[in-house]
Amino acid sequence: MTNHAFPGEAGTPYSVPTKVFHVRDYDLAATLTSGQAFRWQWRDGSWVGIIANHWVQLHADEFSISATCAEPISDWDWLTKYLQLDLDLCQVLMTFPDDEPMRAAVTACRGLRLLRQDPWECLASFILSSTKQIVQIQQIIGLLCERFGEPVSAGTNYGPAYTFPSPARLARSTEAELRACKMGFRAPYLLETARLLFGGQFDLARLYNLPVEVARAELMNLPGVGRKIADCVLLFAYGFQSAFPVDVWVMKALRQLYFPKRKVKMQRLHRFAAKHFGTCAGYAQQYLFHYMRTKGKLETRTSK
DNA sequence: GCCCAGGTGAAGC
DNA sequence: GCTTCACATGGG
Repeated sequence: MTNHAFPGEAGTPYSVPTKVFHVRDYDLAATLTSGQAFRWQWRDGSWVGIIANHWVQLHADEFSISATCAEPISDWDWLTKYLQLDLDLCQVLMTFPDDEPMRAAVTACRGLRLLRQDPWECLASFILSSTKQIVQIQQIIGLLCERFGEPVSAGTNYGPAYTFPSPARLARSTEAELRACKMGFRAPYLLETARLLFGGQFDLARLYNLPVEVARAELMNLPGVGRKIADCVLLFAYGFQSAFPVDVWVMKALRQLYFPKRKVKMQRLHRFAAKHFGTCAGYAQQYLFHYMRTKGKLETRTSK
């Protein structure tokens, strides 16, 4: 469905609340639940979320994703970019190493994609992610948005919806208010980072044009941001394809699949990842992560 | 009760 | 330099 000029309004894009995108090899459910983004909810056969200040409902079938917003939209570039709809997944998969673990991961996770998120929301979300399960991260972020986000209009019969709170809004919150969102010891990290951004001492927009190593080092200057969280932001928000976040699941995957029965330290895993997984190492990482998290369930389901 | 979760920073060797 | 520990909170 392409944009048509509205009769009588030549040159004006035709604003509609719904648009259909033709896709192939796009597993929307896997993508939205694979621990990259934490605000998507499954409701009545669709995925509902908020991207910037757009409430959006996504419905996927085998060859398309249809998007419905609460208000008419003339320019859908924000969604195309967020979902990375122009990416040719085959080109990415071709860069993966041809070994048994990656073949298994690609087979198990066909259609898994990387999103391209807003750097601030991604950074704040992953500051809140440390030693938390994904469901709990979702809960914390849900509370944070309810209490500090701006309301946006949602579809009828859906509850109130909120933006992700700005650095400015969080900068004038208190640690106690943030702790009340169940984020525990992460509260001072988030508060201090929000204040650094709001005060202009740190500029997230500047990182786009930096070499990945420099951008990583910059992010790691922020409180509560170490190598792993920095790599998540580099990969999920800035699109640095070489960023390779190593969390407990990926560490388990690398040790089990590539270094069985050997004690391997983190630094060695990073060096191995950097040379083994190719130019889209971050993408490969997401396949390993999702594969490790889902294969147990698949095995128990199929063995019954 | 126990161990674990998309870790980090500080203290101790 | 490297290893160990505290840090909140909830799920299994």
